[in-house]
Amino acid sequence: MDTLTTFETAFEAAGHRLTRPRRALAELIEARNGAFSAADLVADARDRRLGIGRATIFRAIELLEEIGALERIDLPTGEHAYVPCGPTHHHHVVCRRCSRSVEIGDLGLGALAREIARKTGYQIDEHRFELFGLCPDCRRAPAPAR
Amino acid sequence: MDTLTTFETAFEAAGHRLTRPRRALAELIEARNGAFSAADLVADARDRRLGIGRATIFRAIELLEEIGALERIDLPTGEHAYVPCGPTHHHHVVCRRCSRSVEIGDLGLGALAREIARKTGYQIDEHRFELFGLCPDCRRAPAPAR
DNA sequence: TTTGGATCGAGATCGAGTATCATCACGGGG
DNA sequence: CCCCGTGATGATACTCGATCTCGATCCAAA
Repeated sequence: MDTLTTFETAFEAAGHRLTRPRRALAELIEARNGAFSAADLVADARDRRLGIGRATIFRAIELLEEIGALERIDLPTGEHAYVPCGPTHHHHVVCRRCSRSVEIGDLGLGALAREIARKTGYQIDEHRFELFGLCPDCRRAPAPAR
Repeated sequence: MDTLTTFETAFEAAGHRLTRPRRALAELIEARNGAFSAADLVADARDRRLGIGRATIFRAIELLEEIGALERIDLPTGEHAYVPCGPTHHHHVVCRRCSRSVEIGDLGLGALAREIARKTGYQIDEHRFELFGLCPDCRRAPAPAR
């Protein structure tokens, strides 16, 4: 076990091969340290001439999402992004400038959902709660960073 | 004032022309009575041979969204949909089968967002809270309707 | 009724995401 | 340590939602 990253471990633990492209992608995601889009990874891979095919990137993302190492969120702009995350139920706060994200716990939303189910008569199967704003660092730095 | 629908009124109130295509689209949306996608409207318009261009439909949706008569939500599948809604802050419960949707009030989420802001140090500008499940009617009818 | 500017429709274009398929390489078994 | 089967890869084509362009058209104010 020579220092596998979280994502490399995730691939192995789920019984998938740890290939060169997957290692590289794990590194790219790790380096981003926050929310990113598929297009971001495609661009990163191209910039670093990693020779990774477009399809491979989408497949890796899909896989990590199934495993539970990534979760798709929908930016206010309508774009799809992905955030690294743990397996327990939680929600995300995403910085709209640098995309850094923080996980927060359930915070009683499950109970709230049940309450809403009771009031509306709907059977609630799923809910999403996402927050967007500026992270502490970006609040301090008024100039656009990235 | 000869019985303008909610959406027709919305166009006028915002200082936009009430054209034939817009009237027709207002009617289509009204008829849907729930969440719908742009593709749904395109299909509806085509089926009824209304001769409305694709671009016009997207422009009308965009406009109604700006006005606040529609709100975009993101289905669990990743698709974009739109729900008719009022101007006050609220959230939606959407039926995953028939797309009928119900608005629910703020329910203390604003306070929760402030609490999260305090804990994380993020400045929260925006949040989304969406619920998905089965509406009372679809719960009763096990057979797929649409 | 005239007229300017908002709006429209058709088609080109863009871009995210998926499908296909021949080739490749990971890694367990020998 | 090498072999080999199967999962994985990547080039390409393709699908489909959404946007852009632009000349024609329509609405509504005067």
